[in-house]
Amino acid sequence: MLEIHNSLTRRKEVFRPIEPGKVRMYVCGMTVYDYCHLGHARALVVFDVVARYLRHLGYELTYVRNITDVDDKIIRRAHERGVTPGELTEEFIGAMREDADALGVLPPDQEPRATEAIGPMLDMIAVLFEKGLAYQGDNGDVYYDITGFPDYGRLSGKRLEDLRAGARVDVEASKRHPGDFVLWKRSKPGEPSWPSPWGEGRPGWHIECSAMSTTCLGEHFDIHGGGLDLQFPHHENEIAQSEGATGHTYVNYWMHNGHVRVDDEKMSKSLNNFFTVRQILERYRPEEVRHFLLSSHYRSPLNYTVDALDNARGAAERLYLALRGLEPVAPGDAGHDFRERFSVAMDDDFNTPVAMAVLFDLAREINRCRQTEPATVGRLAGLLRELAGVLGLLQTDPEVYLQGAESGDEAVPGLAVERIEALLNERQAARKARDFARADAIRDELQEKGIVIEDSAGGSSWRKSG
RNA sequence: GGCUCGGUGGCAGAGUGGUUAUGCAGCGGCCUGCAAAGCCGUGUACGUCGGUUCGAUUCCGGCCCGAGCCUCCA
Repeated sequence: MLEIHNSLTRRKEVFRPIEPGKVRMYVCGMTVYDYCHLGHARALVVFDVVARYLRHLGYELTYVRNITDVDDKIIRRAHERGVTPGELTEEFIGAMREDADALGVLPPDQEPRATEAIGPMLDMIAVLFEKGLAYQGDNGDVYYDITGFPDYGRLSGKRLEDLRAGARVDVEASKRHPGDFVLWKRSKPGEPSWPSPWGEGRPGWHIECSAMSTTCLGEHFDIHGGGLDLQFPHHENEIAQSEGATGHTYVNYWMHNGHVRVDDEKMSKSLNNFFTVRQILERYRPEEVRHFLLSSHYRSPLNYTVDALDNARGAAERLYLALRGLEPVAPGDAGHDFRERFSVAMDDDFNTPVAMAVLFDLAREINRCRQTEPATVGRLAGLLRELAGVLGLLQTDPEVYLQGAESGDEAVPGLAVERIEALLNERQAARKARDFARADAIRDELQEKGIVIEDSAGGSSWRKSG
């Protein structure tokens, strides 16, 4: 029985979809004006695992993740670079897809762009005017009147009085309440704009998600996700807009993933302490990054350190070593207790650290059974691959993963796979002739180049050292 | 200042009112020509001070420390 921590109630709740067997989930994607950093990667991977597990449970899932492709920062960045906003967003949408692919993140079912949903946004703003929840300020911008929505602050646990106390000094004079937010922004000359009853302009950020989610999933859907930093004000404002417009519940379960930290501070653009996915993938393999991202619970903060990534490297290697040389087959009921433990962990608000612990226990069981129970070991291997697949792990051929190269490639710079195989053969011959000095010399030589040799009853194998 | 969430063994990171997390690192053993991998065994861990309890790391309260949100942010 799946339980999800709901940010709205701040409690773990049994998951009950609106329509039996079907789940509709919306996750806030990126504003595309730069490369993804590790924080974005976490959100991507976390909700990828949520999606995979919901499907694993047999739900028919519709997963929507939007793209914000009109925004102040996009306009500014495009201007700096001397390109159009469209050219800029096209570039970074491509980069985001490359990063997501690299990390094994499956594409969402729908990926709406803000600029393609202007109509529904205008419709919703018009409804908000009808309901008396929107007004146009002296500067021409259209605002949402949060005092007209009694539930405002429920998601984030904030009260209007608190907001006023903490509001910034330079409150826009056109706003009636400092917490009011823009629904429609008057455009300046040269900026992207669309016609509207309130003048040429562009949408506020929050109305984008209300409109896109409703267009794709309807006025009421199951799960809405995003980074913890979006809880307030973004998601709070989405609720105000959508429920203000429809008069009924917008979302049943709100999920927020914790931040990635660097030196115990949030990784962010403004602190300039971020590492892009690209930078990290220069040093670590995608699956290692995934191990790292799933090694702590999705709601906890996750500290980025070299040690943590190195740790993930060892963890990934251990699982692949357990699978090495085996023929995974359909598990049947083999290892059903591992399957059960895995489900219990994932049912508990997607507890991936525990789920991964089950994977390691299963790996140990496989290693134990290799000699004693050859009949079941293939089925256990199949089970390990299947369960790991729910986390998006262990889907590469073990030999390919461990060697990091296929025939024809260079395993490490200047050392072709074929050359390694030849040296391995030579060493085998030397060992057979009990010329251990020669055998060890070859092993040392390869070791120096980052290739580890392992002897077993069946012969020798090689892999790249971590 | 307001609201929220944390402080677990060398590191990372789960969890629990009394009993093994797990990974990496360490130590001892087995295996091995020697290694590696693997297996077995192994570590006075739960911020601090009180309270509740037969018993608390786990529940409650104070304190100390850290983080997040209150402004664009995954």
